[in-house]
Amino acid sequence: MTDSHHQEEWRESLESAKDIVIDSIAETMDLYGVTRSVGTLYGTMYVEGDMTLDEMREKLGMSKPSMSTGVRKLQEFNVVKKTHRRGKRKQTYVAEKDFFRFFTNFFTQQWEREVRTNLSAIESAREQLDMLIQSEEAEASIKEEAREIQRILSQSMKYYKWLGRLVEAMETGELFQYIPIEEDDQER
Amino acid sequence: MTDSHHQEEWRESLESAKDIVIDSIAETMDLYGVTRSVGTLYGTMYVEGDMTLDEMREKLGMSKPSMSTGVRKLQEFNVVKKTHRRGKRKQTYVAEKDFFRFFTNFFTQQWEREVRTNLSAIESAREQLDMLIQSEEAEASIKEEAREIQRILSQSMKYYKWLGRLVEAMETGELFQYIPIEEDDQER
DNA sequence: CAATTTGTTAAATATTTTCTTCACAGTCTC
DNA sequence: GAGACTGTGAAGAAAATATTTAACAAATTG
Repeated sequence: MTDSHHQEEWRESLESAKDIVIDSIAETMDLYGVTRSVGTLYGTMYVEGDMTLDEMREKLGMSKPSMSTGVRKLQEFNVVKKTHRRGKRKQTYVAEKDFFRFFTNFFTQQWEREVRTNLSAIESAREQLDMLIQSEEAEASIKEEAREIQRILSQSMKYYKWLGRLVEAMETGELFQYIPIEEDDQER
Repeated sequence: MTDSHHQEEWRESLESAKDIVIDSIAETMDLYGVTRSVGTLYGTMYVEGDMTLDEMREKLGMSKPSMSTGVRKLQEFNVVKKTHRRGKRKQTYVAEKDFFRFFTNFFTQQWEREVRTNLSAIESAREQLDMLIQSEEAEASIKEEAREIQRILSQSMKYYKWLGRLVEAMETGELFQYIPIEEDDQER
């Protein structure tokens, strides 16, 4: 076993290559408002395949509750799912490896929520403004400002409707007809 | 002035309508990884129009350095710009009111960065893995794992290229041909 | 059914981030 | 150019978030 030391080096080289990928994924997710350590967790699952909580804990050197909550967040974002290894008792989790699906799952979820939240806010605001505008007593200057807000809101409604359409186009895959996925130039 | 009290109430009603809108915008931006108070700042500028730092400070009841850094962040996201009121000394800032432009500016910037970061990470990782695979000494099992990572990476490259295309389609406005902006049903 | 093991909750702790106060540099005004 | 004002940087305080330890409930095994 004279070259066992060398093998260790190669192993390390492999791991460091993985880490480069993991870190850049984590940085991206950080950009998306996902905490860095949760991003690292996703990245790790992405390169390592399905894992149990204990494997994650060991790999990342963190506590198990951290892994548990981290995994839950990732599940909320629809980018990690439960699986099971046959015969095994421990629960395993698997990361979405297809970034196209990651993209659609993640943003669909986010944008749907945006649309819901804001449309309902606009509705409430409009009711209140309508009341104000129709009242006899309110001052003209206040009414005018209310009408101005109304105009802004009706502009923004266009946007939320459009965003809803975009989500739809992502869910149906329609978007990928418009902006197609290019195949690899060469096989590797 | 018997009904001055009533006017106050209408004024409050108007402000609370604004607040509903501001809060839902802030929540959305929170979703996007923008801090809640910065989101509130944007929302305020959105409904109030252009503002000076002091006006913001007063409106939000926060310190001026906070406003300063908040505005800077929003400028980094390309959703707020400097303006000036003619004759006035104080600098004013104006929020992007067109959500379509907000959307394109914000995500274009974010996704471009994602593509850059990850493509360069993939490049480094690939080099390292190539070395490993081509080496004489490295164990077969390690080489096999390296090749597996290579496969994953070349899959993900497709995605980043696609994302780059999407950004392009947003910048050129092409996307809005595929997913058109619907006009209002009725004028308000 | 007792004994282990797994995943999660709750409370305490640590860390990071945000915000404010204070200080200062650059600009405009007179 | 003195004085006043605007915007930003730095340091410290405050608040929010993330992480861990400890305890527990549910499930599985023998």
